[in-house]
Amino acid sequence: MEEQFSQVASLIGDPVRAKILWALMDKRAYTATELAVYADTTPQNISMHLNKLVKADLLAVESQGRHKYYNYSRPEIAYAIEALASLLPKEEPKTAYTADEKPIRFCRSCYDHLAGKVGVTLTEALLKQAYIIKDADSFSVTAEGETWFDQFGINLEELKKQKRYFAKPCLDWSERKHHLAGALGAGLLNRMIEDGWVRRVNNSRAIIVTGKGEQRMMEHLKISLK
Amino acid sequence: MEEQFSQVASLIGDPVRAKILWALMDKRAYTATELAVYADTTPQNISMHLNKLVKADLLAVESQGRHKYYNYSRPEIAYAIEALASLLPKEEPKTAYTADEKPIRFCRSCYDHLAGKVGVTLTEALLKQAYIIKDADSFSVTAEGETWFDQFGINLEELKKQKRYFAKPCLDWSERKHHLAGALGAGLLNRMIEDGWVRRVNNSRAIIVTGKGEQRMMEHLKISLK
DNA sequence: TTCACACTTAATTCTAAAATGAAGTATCGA
DNA sequence: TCGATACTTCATTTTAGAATTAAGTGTGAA
Repeated sequence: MEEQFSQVASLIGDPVRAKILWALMDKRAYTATELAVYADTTPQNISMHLNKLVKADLLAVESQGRHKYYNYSRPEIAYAIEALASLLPKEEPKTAYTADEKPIRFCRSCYDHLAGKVGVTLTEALLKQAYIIKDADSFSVTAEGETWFDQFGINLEELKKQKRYFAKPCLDWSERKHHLAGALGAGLLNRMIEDGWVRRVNNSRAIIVTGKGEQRMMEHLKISLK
Repeated sequence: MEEQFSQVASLIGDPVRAKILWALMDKRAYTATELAVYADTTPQNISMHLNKLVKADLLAVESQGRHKYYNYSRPEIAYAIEALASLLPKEEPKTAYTADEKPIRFCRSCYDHLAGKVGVTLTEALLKQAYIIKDADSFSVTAEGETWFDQFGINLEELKKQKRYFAKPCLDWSERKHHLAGALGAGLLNRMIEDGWVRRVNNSRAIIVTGKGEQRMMEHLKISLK
């Protein structure tokens, strides 16, 4: 028992791994390379450390193409890190915990669904309104959700027929949080473009939210984009 | 910041130090030698580790003659240890956390005041009834306490004149918790012997509680010795 | 299909810090 | 006052595991 306890603690205690765990405190996922830069070490080294953390079930990985996004594997990890941090000889709080909020990131479309700040916020709103719920590895639509999507002009039956994931959580590269991908995500984006909520910027992947869109999001989902 | 975080974590992460911190989870103080035995290492080594923990303000020391008793320096330490323990891959709880309660330890007098199980229980009861309160480094008697001690036949003014600490917290070697020492502790023991609450066993240091004593303790201080 | 990129793996080197050995010092009990 | 005990200090050795070197593999874009 103390054996395992000691193992977990020493796992956290290495300087590089401590930095990794510290960086992840902001609840966003980071790639191996980013963490290497942050911890000021080489890719090989960070790879080794990340592996140890994953094996010990302190971190979870999510592969996205040639990237790997790392995150806490479960909420207890964050609690433990905070408990440890509370032991630090406390100095002036200074600017700590002030402006975590970065300038609003651009709204981009990830392949064909809606990602970026807007995509994440939208997904969180859908979850909050209980129109969708997140299971282990996918989203599913609730009864209320079915009504809502229907009203919005989205045919769920149609989408389900498509040869692709229906509603898959996708990790956004700028927000580092999950957003709605798969057929449902794409359908939502299409419908929003059709209805003039958002607009593509001159053929690029970038997306901007229209005034109407902002208004409607507030009406339908109580979303304020600030 | 991460620097300090890493330092604290690696401090906890060493196998020997992890064992020390683990042992202290039961909220009792241990001596260096005991911890050395527990952690299966040498006195020199445990001394080195204990020093590191004290310097980092994770542990506090209390010297008692040639012994040194170690304990967490503040409650946050216990929280952090528990938070870390909660990360362990959980196996069967088995017999863990079952019978922490050891067979009742013998009631001994520590120099001339009352120590052991009874001394600690008594002190805790006095605190609970708010007859005494514990400050930084000593006990002091409250207004209600003055009345109570007076009724019990203890002259506080008399005791205060003595050339010794009036009411000092003393760490008991078997219970590993603080109990009342100094003039007040001695006075209390004397009065209890006089009044037949407790009796010395054939000139040894051992003390036994009489039937009358048990009854009176319940009456006066709501103490049940089990 | 080819290159660059993101990340891995394995073998080797390096190093911080844990353990040991050989002195101490302070306290208690006889 | 004289051990025995509890703990410390310092100089030296040992070692676990972090970092490095030198290959890889798999993915995406041109």
